[in-house]
This record gives sequence, C-alpha cells and structure tokens, in this order.
Amino acid sequence: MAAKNHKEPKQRILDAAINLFAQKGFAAVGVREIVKTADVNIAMISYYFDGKVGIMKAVIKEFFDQFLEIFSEINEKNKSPEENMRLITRPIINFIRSNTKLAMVTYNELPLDIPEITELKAERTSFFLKKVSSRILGLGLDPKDAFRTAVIGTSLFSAIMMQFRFRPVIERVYKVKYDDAYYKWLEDTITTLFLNGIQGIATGKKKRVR
Amino acid sequence: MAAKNHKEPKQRILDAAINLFAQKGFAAVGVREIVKTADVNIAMISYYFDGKVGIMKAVIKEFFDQFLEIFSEINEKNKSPEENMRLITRPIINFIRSNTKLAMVTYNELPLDIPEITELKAERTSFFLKKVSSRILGLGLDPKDAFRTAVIGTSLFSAIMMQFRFRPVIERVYKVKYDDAYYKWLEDTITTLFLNGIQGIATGKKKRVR
Amino acid sequence: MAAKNHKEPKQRILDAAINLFAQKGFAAVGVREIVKTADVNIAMISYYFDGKVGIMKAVIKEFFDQFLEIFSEINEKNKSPEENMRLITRPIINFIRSNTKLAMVTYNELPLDIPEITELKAERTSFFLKKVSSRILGLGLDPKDAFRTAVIGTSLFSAIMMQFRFRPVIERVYKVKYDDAYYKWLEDTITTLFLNGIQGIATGKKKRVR
Amino acid sequence: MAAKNHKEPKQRILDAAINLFAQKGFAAVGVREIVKTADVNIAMISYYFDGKVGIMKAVIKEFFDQFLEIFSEINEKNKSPEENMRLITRPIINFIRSNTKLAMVTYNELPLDIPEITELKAERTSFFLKKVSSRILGLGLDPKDAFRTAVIGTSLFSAIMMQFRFRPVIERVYKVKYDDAYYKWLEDTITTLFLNGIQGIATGKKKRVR
DNA sequence: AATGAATGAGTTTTCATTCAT
DNA sequence: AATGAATGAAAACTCATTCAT
Repeated sequence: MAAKNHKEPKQRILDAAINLFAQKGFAAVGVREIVKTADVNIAMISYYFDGKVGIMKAVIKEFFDQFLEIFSEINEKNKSPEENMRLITRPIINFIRSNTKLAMVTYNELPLDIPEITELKAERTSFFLKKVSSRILGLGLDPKDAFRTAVIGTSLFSAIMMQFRFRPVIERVYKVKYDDAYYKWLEDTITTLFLNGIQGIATGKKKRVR
Repeated sequence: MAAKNHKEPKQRILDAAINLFAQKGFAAVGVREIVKTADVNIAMISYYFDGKVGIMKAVIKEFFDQFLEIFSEINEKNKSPEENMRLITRPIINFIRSNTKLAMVTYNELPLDIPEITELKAERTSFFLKKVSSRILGLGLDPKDAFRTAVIGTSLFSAIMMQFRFRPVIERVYKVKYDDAYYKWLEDTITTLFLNGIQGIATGKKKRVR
Repeated sequence: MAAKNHKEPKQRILDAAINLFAQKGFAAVGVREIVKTADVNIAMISYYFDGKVGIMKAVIKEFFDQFLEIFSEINEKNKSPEENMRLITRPIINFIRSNTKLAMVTYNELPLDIPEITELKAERTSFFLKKVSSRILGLGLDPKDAFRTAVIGTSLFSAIMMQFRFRPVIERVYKVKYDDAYYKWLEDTITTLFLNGIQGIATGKKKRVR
Repeated sequence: MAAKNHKEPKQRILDAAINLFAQKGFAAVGVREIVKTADVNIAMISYYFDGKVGIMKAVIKEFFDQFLEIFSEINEKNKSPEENMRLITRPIINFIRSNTKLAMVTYNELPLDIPEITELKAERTSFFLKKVSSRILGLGLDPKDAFRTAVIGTSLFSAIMMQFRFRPVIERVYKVKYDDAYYKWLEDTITTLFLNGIQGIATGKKKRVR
C-alpha cells in the first residue's frame, strides 16, 4: 500500500497526485487518498504545497516546464520538410510517452475552472500556442496566416494526445502492442498525415482565405 | 439564478448538469448546485436519475445517441474525395458547434474512471471507433489497414474537439469571431488538412507498413 | 417482487410492515420499502394509517388484541397443577408460533420510545402484566405475593419468546427441526421448568420474604 | 446538554451511543444526536469508529467481552446445588445491573439484521450459548441433553433481562424500589425458580425425552 | 520536520409526507 | 380511491485544512 520511500516526501506527494489525478480527475481525488498513497502525513500537503490546488499548480508547472523545453531543443536547419515535420512530432510523442500521466492530467484539467489556477493555466497554454504555431509556420505556410497555424498546431498536439487518451478503447477493439515499434509507426503516421495535410493547405491557400 | 421553468424538471436537471459539468467537471459539481440552477427540489435528482452518476450516465447516453446518428445520415455515393471528406468533417463540426457543452462533458470525462459508467462508456466509444474508422476507410486507404483508420479517425475528431476546448486560450491570443464564417473556414481547413494527409498516407503506404 | 394482491391494500400494508419491522426494526424500515413490498401507492400509508407510526400503532394493537384474548379462553377448573401450568404455557407457545413476527416486532420495540405510542404501549403491557400474574397466582403462590407472580409471569413469557428470538443462533449450534414435535417438547420443558420452579418458591417462601 | 469532558472523545462517543441506543434503538438514533451528547465533532464518528455501525460493533464487542468474562470467574467446586445455581444467577444479575444500558442495547438489537454486524453477532452469541449451557449442565442434567441446557440457559438469561426491560411497566403497576434489597430478592427468586425447575426436569427426564 | 487528532463546512442521498390530479 | 411527482428536512458521511505537540 505504502509507496517506495526512497524519494523525498514532496516528490512522493507529487507522484501520487499525478497518478491519482490521471485516474480519477483532480476533483475526485481526496488529499487523504494522496497521503495514503504517498505514505506521508496529511499535514505535509499544506506544508509543501499549501493545499490541494497547490499540488495541481505544481503539476501544471511541471508539465509545461518540461514540455515547452522540448521545443527549444529543436533546431531545424536546412533539412527536408519531412525531417522538419518529424522534428515536431517525434519530441511530442516521446515526451507524452514518457510522461503520459503528467500530460493526461494537464490536458484533462485544461478546460476546467479552478479559480486559483486559471491565470497560470492561461499563461502557459498561450505560450504553448505561440510556440507550436511558430514551429508549424516553418513548413511552408504563409507567415500572415498565423491563426491557421495555431489551429493546425493544436490539432497536431490533440491528435497525438488522443492516441494516449483513447488507448483503453483502442485496446478493446484492436490488438496493439504499445512498444517501440508502435510509437515509431505512430510517429510516421502522424508525420505523414500532417505534413501532407499542411502542404495541401499551403498550395491550396489562394482559394480559401480568412 | 433560477432557470426558465417552461421545461420539465427532468430536462431542466439535465440541462443544468451539462452546463455545470462542462464548466467545472463532473466531480467538482455538487448536486445542490445543479438543483439550484435547475430550480428543482434536491430529491428530484434521486427520483429521476437515481443519483449524481445517473445524471452523468444520461449525459453520456444523450451525447452518443445524438452523435452516432449523424454518421448514419452520411451517404457517400460517387462524389469527389473532397466532397466525401467534407461529409465527415461537416457533420462533426456542426454537431459539436450545436452541442458544445454536451460534447465537452463527454469528451472530458472519457478517461476518468467512475465505475458505474465504465461499461457504458466503453461500449459506446468502441462503437464510435468502428463507425468513424469505416467512414475514413472510404477515402482511399487500404481496407486491411483498419487500425490506421482508427488512429486517423480519432485524430480527426480530437482535432476538431480541440478547437472548442481551446477556444478560451485561442481567444486570448488571436482575434477571432466564432460565427458561421469561422465554422465554414474551420471546415475547409480541417477538410483540406485531413484529405491531403490521408491521400499522402495512401500513396506512401508501401514504404511504411505495420 | 409485488405481493399477492388478493388481500385488501390496508391488510397488505400491515403484513408487509410486520415482516419488515421484524427483520430490521421499526426505525430501520422506510415507508417506501413497505409500499413496494405491499404493492400499494405510497400515499396509502397516510390514507389508511396516518403515517408510519400509525402502522406501528396498528401492529401493537393487533398483537395485544389477539394475544390477550388467548388468556380469556383459559378456564382452570379442578385440574392437576401440571394441567393448569400447561394451560398457561401452551397457548403462549402456540400463539407465538403462529404469529412469530407479530410477537417479535411488538416485543422488540417495547422499550423504545416513540412518543405517540408510549401511552398505548404502557396501557396494554400493564394489562398483560396483570393478566399473566393472575394466571400464575393460581398455581399455589401466596395471593399477597402478587409482585413475585409478576416477575415469574414475565420470566415465563420472556423465556418462551427467547426461543423464537434466539432461533438463528440455536440453529447455528444445534441440529433442530422446528416441527410439531419440537414445540410439544418445548411446551413440556417450559411447563416442567416453571411448574417445579413455582412449587419450589411456594414451599420455600417462609424463608425468603419481601 | 454537553457531557462531562474528562474522558477521551472516543469513550465519550461510546458512552453517548450506548445511552441513546438503549433509549431509542440503534436505527432511531442519529450520529448528530450522538455527537451533540458526547460533545465531539461529527467527523470523529468516522475517525474513531468508521461510521455509525462501527459504534454498534464496538458496543457489541464491549458487551460480550465483559459479559463472557464473568462466567470465567465462576468455579463451582463442591458446593450445594443452590450455591452453584447462585454462582450463575448472581453474576448475571450484578453484571446487568451495573451495565443495564449496554446489556439492553445488545439484547434489543440481537434479532435485527444489520448486515455488517451479522457475523460478529452470530459468533459471539454462539459462544455465549455454549458458555451458559455448560454452566447449566453442572446442576444435575444429563450431559447428553445439551440442547435442553441451551433452552434453559437462554431462558434464565432472558428471564433476568426481562426484569430490566420491563421495569417501566412494572413500576406503573407495583411499588418497587430498585435497591440492593430488591436485587438480592430477585437473585433469590430467580435462583429458586430455576434451581427447582431444573431439578424437576432432571428427575422427571425419563418420561419426556427428545 | 513531522505527527495525527480535531474541526466545521461540505458532500450525496433518503426520509416521511403532501397535494394536485 | 388511488396516483406519483414534488417537497424540505434530515440522514450519514467526507472534505481540505489546522494546530498543539
């Protein structure tokens, strides 16, 4: 029942919370459940995080701190369009694969209004929006069409996220092994899908403008 | 505060619940809040829905009953690929536009485990998965590649859904008016994006197989 | 689920209530449970009994009306002591055997205070106390020792009652078949036990006085 | 209204519950009433007893733990039959006199089915049945007639219990002072009654066998 | 740093009863 | 006579948080 106690209490709380939030959602998880899972005293929640929403704040921060960083590492020089597209899809897939629950919690709680978190969430997601848009832009779209890149960027992210969210459903219907090969295949599929899609938009853009 | 009382109590409860669940999430909404919004007596929750999760059950059923129906109406005959693609994207966008909160609630609560709802959810989502996959299949993909159609289908749905979920964030960054023109433009964008993406996959399929 | 509907609604309610009260106790049974068992509309409770405690009143009345009557039928003439003792024990055992649940409900709820029933209960139990005492008195006790007969009388009744109350426990420990032979044997045992006991008290009375 | 706060909260809850359960019955007492009487916070019920039935569990355990112990102390050596009988009646009367409410609560709730308590109750009452039977056996009954000792034992206990249960009724009819003298007299009466009764059964046993 | 008992407002659900039909 | 929707109070329980130790 108790968790591995080699880590620090603060980290144990965070780990437990991410797992439980991912499973049941923020509001449905009680602090008593968290402290039992983390094997810490209940007062430690206030001590380290100043309450339950403080944990959620930390979770969101952790997600964005790590997630936004993966974009910084991308340096598309003079590569092929496919390679550049892959420079977007691969880090996203790999990151979510390695941090599935962290990503799920953040993504799931995004539209919900917990007042004390609204500002933090809005700021980070806006930043993400700009970041991902700018990455998409380099693939042949008209720089003036920034809004469209935002739609495509969020679609890309959401499409990838969906594969993790929908995993239980997919497993009910198809025989899939979620191994390295699968994730490579997913990377290929998403890359091809969006690369061709974006190129289709870029060439046909004269017709449909907004 | 009280709602319009022209509708029947049962429907008022459902309407109120959908609005509140969409705003705060299922677990964060109390029945007292629902009955206050719906202007009904608190005991009516048990009377009509047998408790709070009963409301959620009804919400999920309502969403899938309506949503799955829109696919039945699609009859792709001998039309152009673009027209066929549009026969998928348009009804989805229109439906979610008309039932944004219903869709959001269902989509948001999908991964969360509320035991009494698990089975219902699993059954309906599996059904959705098959339905959307079969629609995608008609666009030039190899019939043996059913699993890939599932990934593309869920990506498509999720990409559209994301535009509704992310609306508050997008509004912070871009000046958008969510009118008929916008939704037409969104339909065009998503249609072009996925049509070209799917065609790219269909032609390049020999290389990447799973 | 629904009960046999040949009887009148009022009687069906009473039957259902007695069964449920016997099983769970008055306070633990809800009117909704009663009406479901009796297969009548919930408003019939108020209509026929003026509420839940009204049912309990009727139950208590029914028990005492029937139970006190069995004593009237006893006419000890010039019989042997054993025959006279048996004229007390047999009707009690037979009555409780035939009306086990009615007796259990009344006996179980005796010490509990439901204001509207207190007076009714007190009056009937007092009456019972006098009745049973007077029966005991004829077995050789000093007429002045009325109080002692009350103790013996209640002990006798309680001893018999206990065999019904404790039946589930006894069945766990001993192999018993609750058939005619058993009840005859019980009558013999209780009769002998109390007859000899009373005679012992009657002869030894000079020593212990109160 | 508030109770003496010298004792620990847990004990105060137990004391209050025993009093209230004895007065109104388990199901008719609300936790709010208990916490008001015990002057503790309502959450302490869950904290210490894991809910209302947890209190009842504790009450039953407390009764049997204490009650069964009084039998252990009895060591009938080479004493007269009356002394041996008295070694059974006296501790029972004294115990119930000192723990009237605890005994009443346990006795009253015995036949009622509160699922979570069924097993506990069954186990302890079975144990009691064996204990009291073995005590009775030493008074001249045939060792093979174990079942009859059970009937007599439960009758004895129930007869004593009845004097406490019926006290309000008896007080309405007779002038009794429930002092030491009364309990001594009660001990004499019950002892004589059952001793002679048992001896009557023992001698007349050839005739009536089961 | 860490404990766990204690708090009071909060939760959902069920209660017996009523009333318009 | 009979229905069942509707009521408001009360039920048991859980919540996140605090505080003396």
